[in-house]
Amino acid sequence: MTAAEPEGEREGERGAAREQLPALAERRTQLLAWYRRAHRDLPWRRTRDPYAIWVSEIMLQQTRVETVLAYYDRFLARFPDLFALAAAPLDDVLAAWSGLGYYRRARFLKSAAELLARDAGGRFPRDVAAAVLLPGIGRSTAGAIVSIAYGTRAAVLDGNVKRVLARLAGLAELDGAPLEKRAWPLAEALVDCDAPGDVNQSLMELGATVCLPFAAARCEECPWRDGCRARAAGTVESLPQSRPRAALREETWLVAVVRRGSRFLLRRRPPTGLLHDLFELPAFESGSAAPDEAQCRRLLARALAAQFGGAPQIGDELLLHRQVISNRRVALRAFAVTLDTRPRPPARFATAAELRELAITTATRKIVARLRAEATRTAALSGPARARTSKRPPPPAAAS
DNA sequence: AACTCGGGGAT
DNA sequence: ATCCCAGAGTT
Repeated sequence: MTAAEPEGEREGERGAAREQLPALAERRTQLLAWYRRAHRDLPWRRTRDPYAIWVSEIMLQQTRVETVLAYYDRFLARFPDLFALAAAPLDDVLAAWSGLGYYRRARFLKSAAELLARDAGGRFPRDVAAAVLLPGIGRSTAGAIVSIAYGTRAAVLDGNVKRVLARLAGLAELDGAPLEKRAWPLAEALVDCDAPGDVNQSLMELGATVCLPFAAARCEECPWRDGCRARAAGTVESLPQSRPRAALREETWLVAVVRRGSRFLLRRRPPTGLLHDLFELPAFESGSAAPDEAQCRRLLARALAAQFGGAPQIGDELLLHRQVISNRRVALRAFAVTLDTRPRPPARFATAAELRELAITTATRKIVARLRAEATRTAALSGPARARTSKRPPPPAAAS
């Protein structure tokens, strides 16, 4: 379902929604009363600034509140308004986003800020139809921003709201287009009032804190416990009906740890595909799920030679880091490497301080942290004044 | 309609 | 291990 749907049709569906949900106004009142009593105090609920609310909604896409809390204030301090974001270098924006994931969100956010700064006097649109034209803003996010920031009557249908409405109305359709076709009209009917922003936030808050997935639902605390069709039918745990997801691909990435003093060599990832343009410890997909160690050394040497030239020397295997990245389960095998060439920009040796201020991948952040911890432990064991004497380093640490 | 795109926390 | 999260864009 798209935002371009004819208004007449949508109005008709909303009428049907009213029949499905009798006493809609009373339900809304119960919901808002619960929200005023039970809602969490979140930083983006302390502002009416459309830009700040926009930033929060983008960060919150597919991302939990607790995760966003660690980024939101810092991001706004660094990019306090739309013009600051529009004028900032993309690398700075990505650095502030580093660790949040779905980096396309940050690129879209900045590019939309540039658009609005140039063509709209820096003002975020007040209606859904204009907001959805901006990159990174779909129907749900558009509804959230304009309803919360301006009080525009626009609905939200994110994962939380979908679950709440599917249970409330007993919608058994498979998650995806079929369920959304039923749920959007309900969401639209509920925000057709004088407090659409609060209604939307109430629905999201209810889904995030009470109407939780599966058996985690806390129905006793729900303001809608008496009218909920799923609760009456005993189907709370099975709604919404989620569709099976694709299996994770298994991959092995070979990681080069090139040190210069306390600094680590970083390269910029290729300009397309996963984590594109972010900085990382040079990592190369092995093309095989479980290569043996000799294959790893050959592959890594060849990849490094192609990237940096010369004849890279592959030393000890230092650690194994496991991480799920997007739709892959990745085993990152890190090797100590010596290069006989001088890496050229944008590859660079980065200090600990620089690592904190660069747009680096989470895998790199975690691997560097483990290597530093290892170095600290080794130094403490052997003493500051003594050179390392053991010829044989400890075997690779177990997966984290 | 299926796939891409990150990372983390709860269960 | 599995699920899913204040989803959107591309194919």
